[in-house]
Amino acid sequence: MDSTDDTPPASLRRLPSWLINQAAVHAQRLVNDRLATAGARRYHYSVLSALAEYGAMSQAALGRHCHLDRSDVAGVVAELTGQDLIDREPDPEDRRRNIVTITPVGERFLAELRELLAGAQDELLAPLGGEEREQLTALLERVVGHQAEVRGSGWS
Amino acid sequence: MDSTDDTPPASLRRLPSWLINQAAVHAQRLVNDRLATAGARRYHYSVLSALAEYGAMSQAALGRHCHLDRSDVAGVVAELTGQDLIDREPDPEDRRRNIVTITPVGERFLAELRELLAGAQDELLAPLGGEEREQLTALLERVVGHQAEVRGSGWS
DNA sequence: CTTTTGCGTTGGCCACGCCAACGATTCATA
DNA sequence: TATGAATCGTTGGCGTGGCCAACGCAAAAG
Repeated sequence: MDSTDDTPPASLRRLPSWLINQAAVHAQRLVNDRLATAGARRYHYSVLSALAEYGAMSQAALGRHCHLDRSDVAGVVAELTGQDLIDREPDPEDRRRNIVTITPVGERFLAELRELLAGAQDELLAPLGGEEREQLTALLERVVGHQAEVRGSGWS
Repeated sequence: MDSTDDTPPASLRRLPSWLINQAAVHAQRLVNDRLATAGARRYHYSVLSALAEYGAMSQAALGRHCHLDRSDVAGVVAELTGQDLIDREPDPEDRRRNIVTITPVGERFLAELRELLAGAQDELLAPLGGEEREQLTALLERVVGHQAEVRGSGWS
């Protein structure tokens, strides 16, 4: 075999949805590999960072912010609670809810994850210059924002 | 609840890997919904389009072109063969291989899928103008190309 | 001729994004 | 105030996607 017949057909190479998907595959691999060294996964970072940025909140709100399903949030919250990275206690003012709070340990852990993630971004976007990275994220932000707008019950 | 607390924290909203992933989620949904109306999935389009563009080839080569695992190619090829969209016969010159060929029916089917996909791209990239779409795909092409270069055994 | 490499196939794995259902609670409306 | 609707957390499950392992076979390399 020619050993270099691995160039995708133009029908894929120029198809935005395919490119986005391939990029996502690589992104996932890079991110997960690094997060795994700290025993974390992507969902863990999502909820920790949301808590750090917005403060304590219910699991449902957490899911809305991070675009996660309630059931998945429940799982992640359980895991993080087990490691004392967050606290979960029933809301006295609405006993349906759990109020989730990030602990000091959680904050430190989050900082660690942040560094790992920064490395992953760098490796992922290696071929792009600073300005191009900005362009890419700006474009993606608009795409994601629009989709969220279309099929979410809101979006800022 | 405020009913609009669904804006992601900046730590996610400005994280390229997260944006790429969200975009991929939406892209998948849009693409799959449409392909499903023709009874197809993404992999089916990939191998059909590769065959249409490069002509007959082995399953292994197919996998290399489309970035698919050999085992997944085997499955897709089996499905497509069952619908007479492709032909699969042993290579007389190397009896380890199967030579896969797209049939006329397959070509027509492919054209159908192409239209469905075009619609999906349009919906996905709705908020972007023509030039911005070009920018986005160009940037992604470089990212994907670089990753493939780094961890494939080749890339054109 | 033996070892290495490549091929196709089967079977399995795990993460991810979902959905369905349930009991419990709160809210809205009558 | 009573009653239906909506929200919350939890459990359990599902399908896909990307991948790996192993096997038997065939070809290439040594």
